[in-house]
Amino acid sequence: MSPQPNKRPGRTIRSVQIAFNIIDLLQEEAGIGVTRIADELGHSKSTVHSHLRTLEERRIIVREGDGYRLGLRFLDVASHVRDQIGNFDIVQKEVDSLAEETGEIVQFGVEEYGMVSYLHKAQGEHAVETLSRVGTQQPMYSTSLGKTILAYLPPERIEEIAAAMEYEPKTANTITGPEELFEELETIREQGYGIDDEENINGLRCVSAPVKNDETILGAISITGPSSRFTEDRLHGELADYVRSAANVIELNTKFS
Amino acid sequence: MSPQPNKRPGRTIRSVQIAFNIIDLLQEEAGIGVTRIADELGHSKSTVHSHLRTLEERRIIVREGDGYRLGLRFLDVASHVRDQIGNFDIVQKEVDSLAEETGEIVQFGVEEYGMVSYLHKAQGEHAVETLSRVGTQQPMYSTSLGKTILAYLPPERIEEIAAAMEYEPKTANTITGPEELFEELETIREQGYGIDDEENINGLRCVSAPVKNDETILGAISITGPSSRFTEDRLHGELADYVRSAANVIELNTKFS
DNA sequence: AGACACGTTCCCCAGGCGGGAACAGATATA
DNA sequence: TATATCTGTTCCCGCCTGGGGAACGTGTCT
Repeated sequence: MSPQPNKRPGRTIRSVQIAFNIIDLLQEEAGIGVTRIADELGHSKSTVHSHLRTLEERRIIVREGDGYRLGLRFLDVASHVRDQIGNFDIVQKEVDSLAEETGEIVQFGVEEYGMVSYLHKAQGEHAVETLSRVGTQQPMYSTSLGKTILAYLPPERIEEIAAAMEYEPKTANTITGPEELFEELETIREQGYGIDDEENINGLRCVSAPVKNDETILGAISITGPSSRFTEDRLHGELADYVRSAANVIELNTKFS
Repeated sequence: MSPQPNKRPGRTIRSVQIAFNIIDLLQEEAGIGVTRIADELGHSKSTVHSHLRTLEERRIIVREGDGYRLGLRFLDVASHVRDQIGNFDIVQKEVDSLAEETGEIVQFGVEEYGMVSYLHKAQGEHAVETLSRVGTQQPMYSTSLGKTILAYLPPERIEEIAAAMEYEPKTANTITGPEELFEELETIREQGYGIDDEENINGLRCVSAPVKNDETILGAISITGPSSRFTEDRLHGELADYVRSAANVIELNTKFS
């Protein structure tokens, strides 16, 4: 885990931290029990036990066999979260249809905590398999979604996020510093879409278009595919057009809601 | 909320309870702030403040405007939960294709805490709109998914769940007591599928088939539609066949994993 | 300028919570 | 069958944490 410069001060509650440590652990590895959790987190069994009881009563976790796993309540929470983000149905519909039309991977992402989170993803029929899943967090400097969203955030927020970034080179093409990033953002604003030319994963290219409501950016929609199919020409041509028009449809539908 | 007879004893941790009360509240209503939350939960502002700080540091919640909402991390958690349940991709694929084939609503549900949770849902093109969403919990006695799953649970678990049930009549056809329920379960076991004849919502009928792994039930798959299209004959005929063969495909694919 | 929201900070002190150890079952090993 | 060694559970103690009240800072209305 990277250091977190955005740590605001103020008191934080230990028991709650422990509870979420347990949840995090169960997210990584389901089916473990009291002893194992206690060892892993460095707490006494009795402590962990009380916590598990609490979480179980809350239906956050479920006993299964001889161990615990996270409960299905999280699915419900997740669907509420999506709804709260606004117009998820339209986003979903547009992403799905673009994926079907093009046969590639289409994703919609929003910014949170200085990273991109994927809200929805659809795979067309000859889409490449990638590891990214809905909900995953990715850095903003190495993805077209991230750069595109960043380009349209308010200047002070761009500064803030850029300052907290650690430029880790994922491939030979990854952006490695702020100057380069700011130039790229400028380009994106000029052409109205963003490109990822194997900057995050070797062999993969993406184009993204911003989705705005008035002047505030809501997120971005992207299409991803292998460099073999995604030539320079297609990227800047028809593929860019695809995402821009999809973004437009979403914008039009969200504007009046 | 119904009373919870399954309350195991044991110590439970107050601060964690408070934290989840806050999360629950934010799930219901996003965008509220410290004061409002404090009022709603009957805590002091300072208490709520510390909790919000903790949750924010954990990225469970996010500041937005002047209020908080649940964070996108929940999407990630939800996708982990689905994976942990086992073979979600196969379930998803089968549900989607059945929905496309029939044009109706297809759902997959599993039992948790004596209720049915929807793991996945797909709407065909002329599907009726229903309120149920992924993650929602429904009672077991009034839904075909619920009854079907219940029918194949171990006897002692059936007893346990049935004992904790409160039979609330949703429509004129809702099952109203244990005897009636047990008879119905017997019928389901005999015919190998379960029917909901407007027992949960007026005008809607469903058929469900169980998905088992060896002798343990994993969940059930159902198809839902308006009574006008879902006649007695179709329900027990082609529609039952549809869900049973879909259930079979899932069973075959999960068996060897 | 005043009044009233809001979020934040400070401090206090009771009681909640973490930990150690003892206890209870279940499974394994001989 | 007895012994050992895993589990999960319960009990109790004492520290310190977390909840509450009140003061404070700030912005937004009259």
